[in-house]
Amino acid sequence: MPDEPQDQHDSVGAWAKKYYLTSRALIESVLREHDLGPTQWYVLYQLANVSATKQRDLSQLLNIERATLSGVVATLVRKGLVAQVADEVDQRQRILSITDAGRALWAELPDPVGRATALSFDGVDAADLEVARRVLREATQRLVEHMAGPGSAGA
Amino acid sequence: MPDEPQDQHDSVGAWAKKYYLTSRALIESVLREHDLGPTQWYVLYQLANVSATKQRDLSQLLNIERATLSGVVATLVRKGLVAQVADEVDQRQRILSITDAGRALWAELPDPVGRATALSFDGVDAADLEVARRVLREATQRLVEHMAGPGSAGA
DNA sequence: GACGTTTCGTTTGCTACCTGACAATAATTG
DNA sequence: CAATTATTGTCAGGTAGCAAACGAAACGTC
Repeated sequence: MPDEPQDQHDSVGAWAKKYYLTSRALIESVLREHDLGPTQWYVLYQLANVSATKQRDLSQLLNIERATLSGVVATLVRKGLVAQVADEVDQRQRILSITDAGRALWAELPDPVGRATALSFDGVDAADLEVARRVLREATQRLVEHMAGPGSAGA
Repeated sequence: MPDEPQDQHDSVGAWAKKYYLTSRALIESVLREHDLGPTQWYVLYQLANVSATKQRDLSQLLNIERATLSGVVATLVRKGLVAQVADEVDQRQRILSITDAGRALWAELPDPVGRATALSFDGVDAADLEVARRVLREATQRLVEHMAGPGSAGA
């Protein structure tokens, strides 16, 4: 999505977008050197630092649709970084785990998210951060309520 | 891109992302009823409210890559909403203009961006908005400087 | 145990964004 | 003027997201 036309070009909303897209671009440029996308990185993060995880749970953890995760996992399996096996008990569910190759790759990966966050907010006044967080949280909440509520424009 | 794993799940960065994605979802759900994507809407906005525009200039205005715009324009041309003709003087450049059908459609479109912004921030304390805007602007600036600067990770 | 329902993952088809490579056209420069 | 370089748009390929539809498996209920 492009920037808003001039009008609201300097609003909180416009800057939230710009910030998000910029940090995303930074993260992606770092990960590109390792042929990974951000979502792939998150999956690896989860499997490497937490544990093997059911695909269904992972989609909730990452806040993405099953269908989307399905594709991401397929990519990681194709690259040999992740293994996907059916659960013994419930054959519908797939359990994801990191492979040796995946762990080897993970060991040499940077933490692009942590780096971007530090770069963005280290040294900023804590009270200001709190205000910014609250403004964005409340705005998001209003949007969510609006979508769930009246015309319920689906989404 | 999914949410960050728990750790930073409540940071300014995480909320900026959530806000952006939520407002985007709202905007898209409104535009979907008219079979338009947000980028298509912006192109129409520009052509309807400002003037015919060179494709090159438009990609800068909207902050998207030429290649991306190329596809969006192709879609709009296919729908008959936009006309694309080569510049008389410089045959490389394409000039975009809105068609009658495009203008007719535009007349009955809502302004989803304005609506989302109003919904998000109307009634919020002006000083808080200012703080939030400054925090995001400065963070974005730091990221941009970092990308342009040292390792110059391209992007 | 058989029939409907729910859950889970995949597939398909769409939008939208990126990069890298390419052809065509201009502009520059020897 | 010819050769190089820059600009513009497109195409190919990749990532990431969604919704809708589908099959397989599990569950519920009778």
